[in-house]
Order: sequence, then structure tokens, then C-alpha cells
Amino acid sequence: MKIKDIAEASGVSTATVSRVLSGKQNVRPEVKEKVLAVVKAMNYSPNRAARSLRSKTTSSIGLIVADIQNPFFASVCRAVEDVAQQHNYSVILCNSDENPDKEKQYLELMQDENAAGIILAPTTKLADNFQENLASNGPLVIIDRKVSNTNVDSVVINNNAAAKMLTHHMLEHGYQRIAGIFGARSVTGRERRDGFFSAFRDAGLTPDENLIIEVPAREDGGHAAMTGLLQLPNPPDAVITSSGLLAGGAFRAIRDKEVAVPHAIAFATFDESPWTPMTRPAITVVKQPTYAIGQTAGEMLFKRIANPQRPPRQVVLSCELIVRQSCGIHP
Amino acid sequence: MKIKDIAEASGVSTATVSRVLSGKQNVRPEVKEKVLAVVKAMNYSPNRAARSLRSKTTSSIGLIVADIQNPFFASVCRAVEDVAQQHNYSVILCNSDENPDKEKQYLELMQDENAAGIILAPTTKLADNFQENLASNGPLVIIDRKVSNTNVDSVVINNNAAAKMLTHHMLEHGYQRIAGIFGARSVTGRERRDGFFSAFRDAGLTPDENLIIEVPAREDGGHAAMTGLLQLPNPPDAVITSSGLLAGGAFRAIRDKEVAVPHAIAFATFDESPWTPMTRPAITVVKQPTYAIGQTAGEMLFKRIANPQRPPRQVVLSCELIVRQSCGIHP
DNA sequence: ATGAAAAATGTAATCGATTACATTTTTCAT
DNA sequence: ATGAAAAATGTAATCGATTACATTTTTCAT
Repeated sequence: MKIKDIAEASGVSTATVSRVLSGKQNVRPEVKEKVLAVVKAMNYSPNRAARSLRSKTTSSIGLIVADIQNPFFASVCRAVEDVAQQHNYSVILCNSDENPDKEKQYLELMQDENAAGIILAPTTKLADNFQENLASNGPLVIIDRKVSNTNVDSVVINNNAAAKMLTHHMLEHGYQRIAGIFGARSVTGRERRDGFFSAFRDAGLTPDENLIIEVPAREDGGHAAMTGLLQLPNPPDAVITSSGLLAGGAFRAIRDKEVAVPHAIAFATFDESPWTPMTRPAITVVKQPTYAIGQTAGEMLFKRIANPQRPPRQVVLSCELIVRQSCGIHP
Repeated sequence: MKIKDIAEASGVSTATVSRVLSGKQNVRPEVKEKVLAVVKAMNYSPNRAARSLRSKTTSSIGLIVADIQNPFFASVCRAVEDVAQQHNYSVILCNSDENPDKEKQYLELMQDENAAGIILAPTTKLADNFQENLASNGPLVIIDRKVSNTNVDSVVINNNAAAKMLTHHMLEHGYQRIAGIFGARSVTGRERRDGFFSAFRDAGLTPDENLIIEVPAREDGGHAAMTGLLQLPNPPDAVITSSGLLAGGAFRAIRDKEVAVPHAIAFATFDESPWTPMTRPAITVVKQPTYAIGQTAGEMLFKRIANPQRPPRQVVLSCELIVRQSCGIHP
């Protein structure tokens, strides 16, 4: 079943069938109707490889994230797929594992696949040293991490403000020896750290530098950092972690040592996770708008695909503070 | 940059270059070496659309799951993507939402995309009424749910045995009024239900039918079912839920009513979730080998792609009982 | 009614690989 | 050394759409 069959059955040329199907050129209404009827009757759908070969584009978009098992990315991915589906595009999923080599390999793969566009959560290395030419390779939207070059579409959150809000919440509840466990070597971690300091500054206070820890943003990193903090001669009376993975590890360390929350130590974190409302006390979190990030990125990508000349936009989304019981009940 | 350029630069024909690259036909070693050197020097990579158009296959596989936000599928997906990457294939991700129409649409999409193969977690409707011709459309591996027609590759777990093991564990701890919340209208839910009954039978007991509930396997279903159970004049002294989503809802209902676990009610479930080790008491679970399911399915798919004549296999993987504190500490 | 401009449609080239078939080269038994 | 068989290689067709360019038809001002 190919376009030639439809053309013959409709009594027009293949070019006209193609024009009807693409919808980009005028065709007389009666001809259009006839062709569409035949297409439907014969249950024809165009060969994507042929279309792609000739027109040098596909209806696939690439989504490159660190790890789909991270609920943050799963939610982003879900949103991207929903948007893609509405546009009749399919999404090719890639896990970079924060590994710049894998990331590069996948970016090349997308090139080979002729992807219509890419949504990328860049590795720290790429974000810090963003190549202008990457964006000129085709439609691209950056998510989650600010890149050094701002001349590219991106969707990020207001890390600094969100961290400040969360820290302020703790300070307001009377905690002052607040420890901070931040993801090391990432723009995101740095911004959240800055927000943390900024909240202290606003309160006329200075955090204890011994309680500020930067570790790789993985579960075991959070666990090790928290274990270390609890062993300090003068341990903190509260902790903030800068990601869901770090929080999981840190909270596990707290549970290992049977430290009472919030009486002995208050706890709060970035990222809503399936477990944060389940523990007792339930954990106070800053919830990132994960679905909205994916959705916005998807929509921006399709706008850029439709109009490559469109000036790049940076969208900053806000986080929500979900107050639960892990930081006490005052004031 | 196309094959013709490589052919000219290597002093051979395009056919020979193609043969070198596909590796499927003999080429004299010195010619092969020369061609590979030129390919490398010119950083050539073949146009996938052209290859796909002519050879009627691609290096993409489709993965159709209910929802990537479900950690079960996220883990399966991760495994599939890892295997695909090793074979230099990319994976197209689709969320069916348990909706047979969406599922059908995606299956057609995979056809249009000329996917080299499909890994499918079928909707209940499809699983119960499996079309033989689906499998003849190309390489296909079914996961998670047994399908009515066994003449297709599949990877499932031993639901019956796992449910029996979990129920037995509870009975052994002295609980007898055990409630069961099972996913409605799914083969998986039914098998787990059967295993539940089977454990009772082995113990010479009969479960109270009023405590057996079947609901749609979603968070709100679990919450509603558990809320109802707790309001019974003669409530259960233990509950088992048949999936992670149901468990989340059910446990939330238990927390809403401040019911003590395990003293007032014991709790255990299918599926390891991020929160199950985090609560106090931590939740006893049957852990499905999620990564292994995806990995096995991926490997089976590539074997079938390599050899379409291979007789179909059904692989059954075992679950692991992770005993924590939610079912008491006896015996 | 007429002719120029615009719209609709058709013809045939094209995208870049693979592969059927043809030809040349090599191998090997005699 | 010779000829048949096998291996290596080349030529050109092919996959099925889109699109540049050509042609035909329609519109519309006069």
C-alpha cells in the first residue's frame, strides 16, 4: 500500500495525494475529500522512512535524561510523551547516567535518526560548557539545568528562590544549626546552595560551614553525608537536602541511627517523592513542577520545530512548598 | 556525506561499502580495512531513513507500558533501554494508560515506524483476547501479563507462588482475618488472588470473603478499598495489596485513620517502592525482579529479531520476599 | 470576452541506502 | 596449465515518499 495506489484509486497524481496529506498546499475541496475518503477506505498510512529520506526530517523527538528510574525524570518523560502524542510524534528515550560520553553518543544517535528535535537534561559537563553549535544542529530544548550559553530554549526552575523559601521555613521554626547537603559540581546544586545562604543572610545569621556538604547527588552520597553529620561532636538540629535521591539516602541514615524527627533533627528536602508523605513525621518538601517542566519543554520544542527562526526563550517555573510535620509545628 | 563519497574515497563501489558496513558478506580483508579507515576518517554514519526504506527494517524497538511514572515500568524501561543500547538500537517509549485504544494506536504507530520489534505490557483487554496475528506482525515480546494465547514470547513472574508466599508469611505470624485488595479484571490480579486463597487452603483455613476486594489497580482504588475495610464492624487484622499503586493508597488510608501497624493491622504488599523501606514500621513486600524482566524481555526480543523462526518461549521469573516490620516480629 | 495572474495539478527527479543480477577475479582439482 | 566452481566486486534497480519545475485550469480586472 503506497501513495501510488491511493493516487490511482483517487484519479489524481501522487503529488496531489502528498499535498492533501501534508495539508501544506491548496487542493480543491472536492479532490481533497475524495483523496481522504480513499485513504480512509484503503487504510493507508505513509511510509515514514520514505518521507524521512526525502524531507530530511522525522516525526520522532529525542528525550535525553540522566535516568528514567528517577521519579523526577519519569514525570518529565510522561509529560513529554503526552505532548508528543498530541502532535503525532513518537519519543525516543535515552538515559545518559550523567555520563558525558553517553550523552554525546545519544546526541549523535539523534542526529543519525534525523530526530525532529531534542529535549535534553544536560550533564553538568555539557551545561557548564555549552556548545553553541549544538543548538544549531536542530531544534533543542534544555531542561532542569541552566546552561552557560543562554541563547537556547530552556525550562528550569527558580532554584535559588525555592531553596531560600525552604531554608526560611526552617529558620522560622527556630532551627539555626541547619545542615545542607547539596549535589556537587552542578549548577542546580550551586544555585540551591546560594539560596540556602541567602535565607540565612536575610535573617541576619550565618550558617556553620562545617554543616555544608557537597556530594554526588546519589542515594549513597546522601547516606554517607548524613551519617557523617550525625557523628559530629556538635551535630546539626536540622538538615536540608537538595534532591530526592540525596533525601532518600539521608533519611535512611537518620532511620539507621534511630534519630527522632523533628525533635532531635528536623528534615526537609527538594523533590516530592512517593515516600515523603508516607513517613511519620511526613516530610516537608519543595515540590518541583515536574510534569509542567516536561509539558512546557515539549510545547516549546514543537513551536521551534514549526518556526526555527523563533527567538530562544528561557522559562523559569516556580516550586511549591509542601509543609508537613518534619520541621516541627511551631511557630 | 553519503555512501557514494565513501565508495569514491576508498576506490570501491557503493555495494562493497555497504557490504563492509553490514558485515554480512565477505569482502577481502585489505579492502575492508581500507573502507573502514575511510569511514572513520570521514566520520561517516549511514542514513537510517534510506536504510530503513530499502531494507524494511529499522534499528528502533518499541516499548509499550501502562505508565512510565509507575516505578515498576520505569525499572523495566531502564533495563530495556540498556539492552537496546548494547545492540545499538534506540527505544521508542509509549504509555498506554491501560487504554486499549491508545494501545492499538501505538501498535499501529510501531508498524508505521517499521520498528524492528516491540516489547508490550498489554492491557487486560488485549491480554485476555490476544490476537495471534499480532505476533505475526513482527518480533514481539509480552511482559508482565500472561496472554491467553501462549504462542508468543513472554516474560512474567510467578504471581501465584509469590502471593502464596506472602500470605503464608502473614498466616505464620498469627494473622487470620487477612484482607486482600486485588487489581480488578486483570490476569495478574486474579493469579495473585488465587495464590492468596491457596495459602489459606494449605493452612486448613478459609479467608473471610467480605475482606476480599477487587478494585482498579490505582492509588485511589487502594485508598477507597482500605478506607472501607477499616470501617467494617469487624475489621481485618491484616491486609495484603496486590500492587505498589494499591499499596500506596491503602497505606495512606491507614495513616489517615492513625491505625497502628502492625499492632492494630498488619500490612504487606506486592512491589518494592521507594517508600516501603522508609516508613516505620518498614513494609514487608514481595519484590518483583523489575530490572530482570526488562532485561530478559530485551534479550529475547533481539534473539527473535536475529532469528524469527525461533520457537516462542515463556520465561517465568521469581519474586523475592523482603521481610521488614509491618507484619509483627513473631514467630 | 479577453488576457494576465494566481491556483491547482501533474511529471519526473530526488533523497541514500540495499540488493538482485551481472561480471570479474580467485581458488582449486585435475 | 586448464577449466569449473566459488568468491569478490560492480552496475543499476529499487524502496516510497516529497518537491522542483512544468503544465493546465481557474480567477478576475478590464
